[in-house]
Amino acid sequence: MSLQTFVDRVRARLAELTGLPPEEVRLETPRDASLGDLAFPCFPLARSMRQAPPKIAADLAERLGDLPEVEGRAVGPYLNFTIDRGALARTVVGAVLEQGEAYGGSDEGAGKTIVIDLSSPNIAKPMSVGHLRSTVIGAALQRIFDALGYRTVGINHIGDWGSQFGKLVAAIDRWGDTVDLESDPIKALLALYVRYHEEEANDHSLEEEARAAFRELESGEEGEVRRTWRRITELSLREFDKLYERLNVRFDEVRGESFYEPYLDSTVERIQAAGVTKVSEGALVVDLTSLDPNMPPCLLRKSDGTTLYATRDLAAALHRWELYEFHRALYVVGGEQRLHFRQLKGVLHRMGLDWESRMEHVDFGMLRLPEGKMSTRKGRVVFLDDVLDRAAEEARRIIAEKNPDLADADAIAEQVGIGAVIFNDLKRERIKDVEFVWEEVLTFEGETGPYVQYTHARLASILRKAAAEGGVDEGAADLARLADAAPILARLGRFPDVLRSAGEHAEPSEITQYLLALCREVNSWYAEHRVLGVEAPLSAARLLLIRASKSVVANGLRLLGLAAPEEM
RNA sequence: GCGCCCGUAGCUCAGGUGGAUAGAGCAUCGGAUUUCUAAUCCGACGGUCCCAGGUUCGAGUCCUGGCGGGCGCGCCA
Repeated sequence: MSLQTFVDRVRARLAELTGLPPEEVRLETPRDASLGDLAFPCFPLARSMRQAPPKIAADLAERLGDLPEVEGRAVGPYLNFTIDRGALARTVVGAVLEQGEAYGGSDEGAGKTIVIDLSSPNIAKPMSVGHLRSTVIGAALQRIFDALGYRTVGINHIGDWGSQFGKLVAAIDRWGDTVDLESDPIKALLALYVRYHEEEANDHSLEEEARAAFRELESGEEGEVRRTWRRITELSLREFDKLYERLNVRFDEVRGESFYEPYLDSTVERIQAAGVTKVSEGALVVDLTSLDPNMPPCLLRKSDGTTLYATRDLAAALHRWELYEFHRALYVVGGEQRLHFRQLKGVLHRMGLDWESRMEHVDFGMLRLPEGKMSTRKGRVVFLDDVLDRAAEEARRIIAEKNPDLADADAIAEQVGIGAVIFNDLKRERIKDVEFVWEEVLTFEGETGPYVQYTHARLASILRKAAAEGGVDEGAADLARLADAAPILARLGRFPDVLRSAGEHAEPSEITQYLLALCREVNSWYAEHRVLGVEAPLSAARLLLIRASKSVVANGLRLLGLAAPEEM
């Protein structure tokens, strides 16, 4: 039994009275909770019934008859319904506590696979805060779809291939002895890369060396170039893993672009066989103007014969379809690559592969610094591990100030600091551009991750205290007395809808926004009501409310990738 | 130039399939702690929903055209 039971009950009766098919009875939530739990606007009926909406609402209210546990009342042009407070509390608290960690989820995804392409950093470069977005959004989506019963495959499509590795190999060749590749490999590689770009301008022999190196890499030859490339990859992945561990992110597959290297020739052949390629200015391309006259062609092979990003992404898409026959394939990649994904889908479409419609570009806005777009090469960049370090440090400082006796203060500071960073990134609609402002990331008050974690810790604290005082007989709880918490109960009951919608839209911010609203209501209630030290039936009922609220807050935090500390 | 995305309070953002008085946080000002964590709560202040048309009983929401900002546009990824 869930909230939906009451909705269905109201809908069925209204369908009966109005003659509308049940699925066309539109029920909404009143703006003001005191008006009721459900609302039926009567405007659309005015034309066919040739009556004023308030009259229709009044008549319907009159003829409503007896609806178990639901009361209807006409208010102007609306027919509002209020669910009996005891029934609401029994239903919601029952479902939440019974299902525990599973509450909110469903089995809608049973038998379906969703492939998620996330994070995808480039090796040999430090991860900046810019990489946080894809990582954190993708990881949240994966957990959301897990909860909805899908089989999910999270793939980290590492950028470990392409002509820039020719440049890097050439740079190591020339100046590798001048840097320390062991102690801080990524910084050393970055220095080499920057130096390459500086000297390339004056010394054109560098360009040729880089091209030759990449050609050798693509040829598959097991030589010096490949050994160097492999070493770069290993050093980089080791550094990345430290960050992923802190962010609590794991992948089912880590497959760099290089993984698809053996598939490139057959991919190009397959596209050629489909008869959609042509040679243009020496390059092999797929023309896409038949799909959209404004769309530029997709390049498969450069005039020197090497492949491009798009070629490798096409190989990956074909490979993934063969492996998983996915229900959806999500690419959590910045919005600046919209054209690239339209082209990919366009090529597959022209090849007659209708499953391309299951591929979705989950695009997100760009992260920029107040000084402008980030640029690793220009040194205008904020590194991700610095952000995590400073956030944890700030959390530690606040704990020392507010809760100096806290056990495990360091571990909790890490949870809270990183929670602040992750939540901040998931807070707004993913399509919005974000300006990185230190002060905002390091704020733990208001609409922040720590605010939600703090709410959880306070609820946990009540439960601890109740247990310490000898426990409460929950069987004696009088749930009808939770009327003053009806908005919270209605909110808890809506969690499954929020989860479904967040999955459908691939939008984790629907969950952050939900949690903020829930915590606001819980904190407000908390300030005005006492759980312990009131009559037993009331106290027991409130304790159940606290347990249910804590459970849902914890579920939400877990889905987003945040810890839910019991104390902080 | 062409295409895509965004535009809501001083700032950062919410506003399911068009519906009731457009809501939060931050900032500013004023309050609340002998009792379950004040990383909290309560109140005040703050709005030409970018502009102009259109559709509709009804538009922040849908359509058209502007304006402003961002991103992208063949051998980078």
